[in-house]
Amino acid sequence: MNTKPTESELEILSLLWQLKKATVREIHEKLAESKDTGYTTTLKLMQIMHAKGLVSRDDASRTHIYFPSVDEKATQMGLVNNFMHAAFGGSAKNLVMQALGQGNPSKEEIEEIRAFLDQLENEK
Amino acid sequence: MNTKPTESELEILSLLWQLKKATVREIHEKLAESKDTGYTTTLKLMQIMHAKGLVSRDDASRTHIYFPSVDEKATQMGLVNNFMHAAFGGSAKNLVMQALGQGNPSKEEIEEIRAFLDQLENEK
DNA sequence: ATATTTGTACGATTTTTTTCGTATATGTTG
DNA sequence: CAACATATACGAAAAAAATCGTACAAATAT
Repeated sequence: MNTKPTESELEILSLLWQLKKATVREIHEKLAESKDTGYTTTLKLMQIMHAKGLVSRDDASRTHIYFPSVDEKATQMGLVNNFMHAAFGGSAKNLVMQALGQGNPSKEEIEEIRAFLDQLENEK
Repeated sequence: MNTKPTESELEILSLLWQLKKATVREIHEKLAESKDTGYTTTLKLMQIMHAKGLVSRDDASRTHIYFPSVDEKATQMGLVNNFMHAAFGGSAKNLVMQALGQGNPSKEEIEEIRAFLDQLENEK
């Protein structure tokens, strides 16, 4: 059951993927840097995510510790697929070029992408 | 005044970009192929989009004709940017590779992307 | 000319997502 | 230990998005 995270849930999930684990407060602190939102809002969101199975948690001590429980790559795959269809009529090329033109990738990153293209082509 | 279209609005906008212009019925017919939704729902959505300025329309005759009134590339740019940050921590590379791995681009498309990478690199 | 179909308008409802207040328990500090 | 801070739970409200029913006008078909 692949529940697609909402926009807000995704923000939290991203932080968790990055941090591996975190408390509600830690997440809230991070979010508060860019967003003006109450602590209990973050808490509630994380509780909802827990109910949905997007995160797991260790509630042994009073301050619960949260972990992502969906795989980053797999989740991104679903999201990209959805987005690619919704915004680019399913064309990877169009999405990719739009992202590249805008994402300001470094020389190293461009190299990586090239290598990936080679690999893709060989598989054909 | 860059109103970000919702998911449903984007579906309609995509069709309009593709068709250049269309009636509510035409859009609805297309949507109905993949989605089970009522005619008045589509109508209402398009009316909302009109109110938001996402589309314009010619209401000279009874059957109104709708046109996209936001630029495709510009809109996609905003969406990609948003999505790239939300789902990939702002990394174009990660987004791009995920999309490529999944979008099954043709040899020709891969070539185009390569050319684009070259161009990007030269600009640095 | 009448019945039927096809169109828009638009209010209202439903569903989804986000936000927050309040209760309550447990730590922490002076 | 008393005041204060920090934590979760959870219901409920608010906001955003999507859906639909009904009214009514205009076109089309019988």
